[in-house]
Amino acid sequence: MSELKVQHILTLAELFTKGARYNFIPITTSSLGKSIRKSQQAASKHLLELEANGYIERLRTGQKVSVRITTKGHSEMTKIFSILKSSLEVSPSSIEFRGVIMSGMGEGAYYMAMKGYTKQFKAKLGYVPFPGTLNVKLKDKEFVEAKRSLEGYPAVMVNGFSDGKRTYGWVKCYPCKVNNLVDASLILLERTHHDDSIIELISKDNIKKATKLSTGSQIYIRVPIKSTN
Amino acid sequence: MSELKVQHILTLAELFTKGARYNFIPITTSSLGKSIRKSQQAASKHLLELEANGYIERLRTGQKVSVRITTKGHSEMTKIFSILKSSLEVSPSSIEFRGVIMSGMGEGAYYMAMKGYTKQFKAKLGYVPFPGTLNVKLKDKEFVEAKRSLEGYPAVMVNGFSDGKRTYGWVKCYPCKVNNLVDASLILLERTHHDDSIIELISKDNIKKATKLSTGSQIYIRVPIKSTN
DNA sequence: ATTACTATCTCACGAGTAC
DNA sequence: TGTACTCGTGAGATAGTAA
Repeated sequence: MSELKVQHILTLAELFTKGARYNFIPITTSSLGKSIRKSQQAASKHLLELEANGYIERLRTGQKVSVRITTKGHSEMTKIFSILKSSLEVSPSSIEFRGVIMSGMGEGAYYMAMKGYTKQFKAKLGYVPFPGTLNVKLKDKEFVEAKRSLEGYPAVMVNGFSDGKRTYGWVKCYPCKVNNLVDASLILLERTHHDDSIIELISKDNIKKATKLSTGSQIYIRVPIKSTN
Repeated sequence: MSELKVQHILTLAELFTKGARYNFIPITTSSLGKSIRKSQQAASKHLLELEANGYIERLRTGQKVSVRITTKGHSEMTKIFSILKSSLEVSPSSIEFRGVIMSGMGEGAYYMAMKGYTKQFKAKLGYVPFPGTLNVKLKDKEFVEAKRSLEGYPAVMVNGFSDGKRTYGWVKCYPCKVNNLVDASLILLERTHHDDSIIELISKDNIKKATKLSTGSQIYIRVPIKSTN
C-alpha cells in the first residue's frame, strides 16, 4: 500500500497549487523548498520519494525538471482532505454537562420571579419560567471548565434593572435540553454566591416533574452552540 | 508562533472526530495511539506537545485524562484544511500543449474529409471540419507526455467504418481552444504514421487564418478536462 | 544556475519501565 | 488498568559539495 507520509502532505499540496495535476509543471527544488519552508535538499528528497511511491511523475529535459501529480497522488490527497473535512464537521456543536440535582430551589429562585426579569424572559425566551430554579451540582472538573467556556458563546441576554432600592444584575440564558427531553435554559448570573460547580436551570415547566427526577438524581444537560464558522 | 507540526495533524483530527472541540472528552493514550497508528508513547507525547503549544487543554481527574481542543487548535486545523482545499481546487482542469505549426496539411487531411467521418463530425461535434488538418510539432517532452495522458480522459468518439475496400480507424476528438481564441478539436487517430511529438487539429474554420498564424509560428492549445471528482 | 549525493544532526518513535 | 519518563534507533532535515 505504502501510505503517503505526513511530511509529504504539504509538499504535494504545493504541487497542486502550482497546477501540477494535469500538466507537467517546471519546478526547481530550491523554490519548492522555500514554499514548504524546508531546505532545497529536503524538497529534492520529497520529490524523489513521491516519485518512488507513484504519487508524482517527473520528467527531465536536460537541466530542468517538470512534475505532474498522478491519479494515485490525487486520490491520496483527496483521502487526507476528506479525513480532515469529516473530522472538522463532527460538531454536534453543543456543550454538555452532567451533574446531580440539588435540594431546595436554588439561590436564583426568588430573583427570577421578579417582574423586572419575568417581563424580559417572556419577551426573549417566549415564556415566564416555572417558579423556582433547579440547582445542579456538576459532577466533574471538566464540566466546571465547560461552564467557563460557555461564557465565550452567544447567549440570550436578560438585562439587569433597578427597583429604586437596589439593582439586580444581568442574566445570561443558554437554551438547553435536559436529559434529551425537556427544553430549559441554563442561566449564568452576574452576581452569584454559588461556587463554580453549581449551575441553575429555568424552564417553562417543572423540570423535576417533566423528567421524573428528584433530588440526588443524575441529570444531563446539553447546550447547543451556534457554529462560528 | 510555533506552527502545528505536521505529524500532529492526524492526531488533532482524531481528537476532533472524537468530539473534543467543545467538550472535554475522556481519552486514553493507548486508544489514541491505535487510532493514529502509532504507539501509546507517541500518542502521549503528541498530547503533551499539543498542550504545550496551546492547541489543546487537558484535565486530569486522578487517573483519567480529558482533552478539549482550544480555539487556537481549531483555527490551526481550519488553516491546514483550507490550504488543502484550495490546492485541490486549483484545477483549471485542462491539459495544455505548446508547439510549432508544421508545413502542409497533415496526414489526416485526406481521411478526415471522407463522408464516413464528416457525417459523424457533423452529428457529434456540430460541424463539418474545414478541409485539411493542422499539424503541430510539440515543443517539449512534457507535452508528448501530456498527449499520452489525454487518452485517459473522455473524448468525443468518432467510430471507424469500412467502404468495402478497406477499413478506417476510429478518431477521438478532444474539443480545445487554440491560442485562447479559436475553438477546435485535437484528434487522436487509431492509425497514425506520425511520431509521438505531433498532434493534429481540426476546426470549423481555418485555424491559421483565424489565429493569423502561419507555418513555424508558436501555438498554444488547451484541452479542458471534465473533472472526475 | 541547477539536482542530488554523503555526512551529520535532530527529533519522532517505540521498548522498557516507574509510578 | 492508566501516564509518561529514559534511552536507543532510525527517519527526516540540513550542510557541504560533486556533477
